[in-house]
Amino acid sequence: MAPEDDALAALAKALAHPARIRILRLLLATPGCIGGDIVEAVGLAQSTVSEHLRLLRAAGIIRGRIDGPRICYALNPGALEPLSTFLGSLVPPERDVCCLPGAREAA
Amino acid sequence: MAPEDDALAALAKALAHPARIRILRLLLATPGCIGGDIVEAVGLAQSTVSEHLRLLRAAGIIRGRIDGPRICYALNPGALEPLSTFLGSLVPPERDVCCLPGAREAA
DNA sequence: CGAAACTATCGTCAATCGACGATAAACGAA
DNA sequence: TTCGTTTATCGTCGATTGACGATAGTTTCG
Repeated sequence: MAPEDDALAALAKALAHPARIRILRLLLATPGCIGGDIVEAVGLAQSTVSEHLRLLRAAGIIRGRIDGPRICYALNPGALEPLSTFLGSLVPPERDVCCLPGAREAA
Repeated sequence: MAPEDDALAALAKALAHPARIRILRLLLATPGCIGGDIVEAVGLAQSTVSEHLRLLRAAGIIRGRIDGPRICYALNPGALEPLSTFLGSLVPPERDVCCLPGAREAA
């Protein structure tokens, strides 16, 4: 069992909860960072949200920076890249639909 | 909490175990289908492997077709597409690295 | 130095997961 | 039909997860 299997599984595990998906969506939609607004957005207890944030942070998916009295959370793009690549190798026996519509090589 | 969050979390949950990642890798590397060879490849008890296969099947990630006395498992590309898309929206502030090297639009 | 606000940690509890052996079910071959 | 092979299901057990309230740190402001 390759160690990369464990790494991919760990990444997937960090995503394997609706609340954590929700949090990532929030961070994605938020230009800067957010702190305690996450709690009311997900509708769970503060301690529970803190635990979800801890898991995401432990997986390297988000990063927390101390910003005054609160903590500023932000996405850490690249942490999910191995998993994204793996999924990419699984799903796209699709043909030439690449990148986003409109994206194209530098003419 | 959007229901799509639950759907994505369910897909991630199906991937959140090294043995299941291993199984998907095996299916990816296997041209046709495989049945009981999976058991010895992952090195767990037959009942345990069967349970992992059941979870993957329940998530729609693999499909099992009865092939004589054995069962032929194969990847179900497209089932993971929502998760792949979501991850794609998270990771790639990358530039113009698209598709695989060598892949290019039909001339 | 307090007081207030925000976050992390602790302790607890029910629920789920992962693993196994044992057993049952389905199918082809003899 | 009977046997052997292959897969699924059952029952059990320990470990982990997810949730909460309560509590302890930090940092800013008064």
